[in-house]
Parts: sequence; structure tokens; C-alpha cells
Amino acid sequence: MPELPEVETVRRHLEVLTGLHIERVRVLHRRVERRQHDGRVAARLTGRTVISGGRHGKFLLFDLDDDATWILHLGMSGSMQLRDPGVPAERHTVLTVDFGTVELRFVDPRTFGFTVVVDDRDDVIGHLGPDAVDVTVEQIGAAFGGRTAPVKALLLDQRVVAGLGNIYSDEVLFRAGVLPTRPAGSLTGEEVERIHGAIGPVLAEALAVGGTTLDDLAFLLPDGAAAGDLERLSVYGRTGLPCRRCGRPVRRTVLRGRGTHYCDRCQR
DNA sequence: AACGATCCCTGTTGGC
DNA sequence: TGCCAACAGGGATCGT
Repeated sequence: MPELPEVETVRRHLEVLTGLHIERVRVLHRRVERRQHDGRVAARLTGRTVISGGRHGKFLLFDLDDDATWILHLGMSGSMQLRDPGVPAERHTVLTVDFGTVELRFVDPRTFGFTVVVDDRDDVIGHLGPDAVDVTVEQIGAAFGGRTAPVKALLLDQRVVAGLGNIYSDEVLFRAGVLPTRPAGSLTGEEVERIHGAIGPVLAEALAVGGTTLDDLAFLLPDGAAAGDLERLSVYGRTGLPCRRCGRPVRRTVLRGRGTHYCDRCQR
């Protein structure tokens, strides 16, 4: 599902929108604009030109020519497609944006995604911590200090570090050799360093294959290609299968309502 | 303040 | 075979 590597892959595909003029916008499912309190996403986008596209954590950010920011979040099942205008939209399309030469489609079966146009982007993303690709070991150490919450809960907390979701939190903790249930404040400096050191490689490896697509909830790239599969992951989705390092069965528990995968020999 | 539970939503899956 | 409950999890919100 869309976490930092998937969203960054989408952002790169959508660089082709830079400089293009928005001709027509259709909201096909009202829930996609639930964060726009005045309900005027279409009106605020129509007629604008995209100046540049960026990302912070799992949020896509497009600068518009009226100095507003167009923000998109893919939720858990959202994907973006670039198609020729006029081709009928597929099932679960919640938003279409017609740029004349190309049409952007936001497809989101479980409707946890959303879009919003704001003058001050901090109204929407101001609470986010440093992006996971930029976060320093000092920032992580400061966020963990004195906390009793499980370390995985803090990795998932976008105020601590922005961009990690359920898959890559599990993968980072496996690579770091730290149990997800450990109280964050109990970690040694060396363990914090291992976690910090694991974030970059885990995200880079995922980015290299365009992110991860699930078996039952396909994540497709804007050109229609599939992202990487679950096979290359270390622990996520591998409950009962042998740990790739020691061979013992991968365990699963529920933490903060999220499926959590780990190896109780390789992670301490 | 920190932490955990609940809610939203729907396609898929597993049990009976 | 068919039905239905359980499950998956982004982020927001609420209770303790």
C-alpha cells in the first residue's frame, strides 16, 4: 500500500504534469474531498497551472500558479493513473483531472485517500515530522526518549517521522534487529542508530522496484505497471514462513490495531 | 501529555 | 454452494 516509496514513485511519474493547465475536474466520489471544508476542490483547481510537484511523507504536494497547494493523499488503497482524456474511467475512480493532453485519475477502492487545495499547506501537513529520507538519528533519539509506547507505534506516528507505514515499519525494525513491542524509551543509543541506519536502505530498496503491491489490493503505477511484490520483503506478510536470516517462523501480533510481523530470534 | 481504542470504507477471504 | 463475519489499514478523533 502507498507508503513513502510508493508515493515517491507516483510523484516521479507525475512530473510530466509540470507546466500543464487544468481544464476540467470531476469529483466522482464526494468522500475524496471531505477535507476541503468549503467543498470546492474542482473550482479551486480548474484553470490553474501546475508549477511543480513535491512530496512530504505520504503526501503529494503540487504548487499551483495562484500560490495555492494542491494536496493528495493515497490512503491505503489509492493509486494514480495517467490516461488519454475521454477513455472511460475505471471502477473506483474518485477524481479525474483533465489536462487536455492527458488525464490524471485518482482510483481508490477503499476511499481512505483524499485531496484538498489550500493557501497554507501547513494547515494540512504542518503536524508532520521530518521526511523519512531526511530524518537524523538525533531527531529519532529525541522522539524516542522517555516514551513508553512501543517503538513501532512511534515509527508509524507521522509526527515523529513522515512516510513510514505498516509495511516498512516492520521491515525497518527487522533490519535493525529490534522488537516492535520494545518501549521506545528503553532503546539503547546503539539500537536507535541501527533503526536510523535501516530506514534509508529499506526505503531505497523499495523505491528501486517502484514500491510494493499487495496480492489482494494491487498498487499500480500511473503508467499501469505493477510495483514490486511481497516476495522481496523480510517479514511483512510472511507470518509462519521461515525468517530469511535464521529460518525460524515469522511471528505476527497486533500492535495499535496493526498487523505486526517480526522474528523473535533476530529481533530483541 | 501520552497512550490506546474506535471509526471510516469495501474487496477479499475463511469458516460453517 | 452460498452466506456472512472477519480482516486489511491510512489518519482523525475521542476517552482515559
